[in-house]
Amino acid sequence: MNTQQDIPYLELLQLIGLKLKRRADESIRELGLNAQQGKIIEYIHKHQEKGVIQRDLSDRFHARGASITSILQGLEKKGYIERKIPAHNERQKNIFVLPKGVELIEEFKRSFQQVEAEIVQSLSSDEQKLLKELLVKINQNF
Amino acid sequence: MNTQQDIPYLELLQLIGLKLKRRADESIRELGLNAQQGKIIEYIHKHQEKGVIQRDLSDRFHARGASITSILQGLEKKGYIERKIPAHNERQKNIFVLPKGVELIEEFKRSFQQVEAEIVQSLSSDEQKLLKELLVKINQNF
DNA sequence: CTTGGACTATTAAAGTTCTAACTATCAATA
DNA sequence: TATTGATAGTTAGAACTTTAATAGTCCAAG
Repeated sequence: MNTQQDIPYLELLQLIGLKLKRRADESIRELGLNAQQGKIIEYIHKHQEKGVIQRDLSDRFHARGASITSILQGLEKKGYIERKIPAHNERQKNIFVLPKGVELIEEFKRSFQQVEAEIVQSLSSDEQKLLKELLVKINQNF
Repeated sequence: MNTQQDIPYLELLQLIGLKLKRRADESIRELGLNAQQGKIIEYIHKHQEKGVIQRDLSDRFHARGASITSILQGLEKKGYIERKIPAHNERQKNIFVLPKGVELIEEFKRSFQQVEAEIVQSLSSDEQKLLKELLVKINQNF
């Protein structure tokens, strides 16, 4: 008995993360993108007024600079975003979502909320609140 | 205020999972392997008496069959494991850890325990217990 | 028995992310 | 203003995972 309780945090968190990734990827696959790409388009759109540069994405999504370059090149080639070098700083590239990308954002949100609900469906609302507090604490201090 | 509390579970779990993967990979990089490979060697060693087949690994680690084939081919080439077709079922391949792999297992365990401790360092022991209960519940029902 | 469906594993090709090395620009300071 | 260290992004190549198609084996129903 009690076997599941012996699975280390490392594995529990990774197993859940993996299942999550699959579920999220699947939920927007019909749009021709994966969850990471969807999340990135969402993020750019939300922050583009203030100016999003690739470095921001690298920090936010914990991906290497080279990975972000590659992802954005892909999204640019498919016509979802554009990158413009701002006048005041030629090192940077400001990123904007193009209409073809904006169209998809509501669909992303719906899909991700759906997955979100499924994750915690087996917890009471008190447990859900508690879980989020604990995860936030871990994420801040780790 | 309260901004972190608004991050969805989907992202919290994935961010934590990502950091975790980095930390674990780093902790055994000097051995020339990554965390996934380490976990797999550990798992094979623990269960090889009962007979581990590739399908088991695919289930346990939530990876596609093709990924497991590829990982095992790598570990076999490096001399950490061997695969033998059992007499009673020529479809399967039983997997065993070779001495060169067994040598590393204690080191893996030490490293993973270290990472494990770091994850939850900011939680009280009551909170740790609670967190594990909630994660197990999610992992079972999701 | 034998045949069809399920099961186990592999290959090839595509996609993703990483590391390492690099270019270019910015900004502080001496 | 010349130098130098930090910052932003790119490229090439390696490592890993995935999808889709395939081959071989097992087993149960007819």
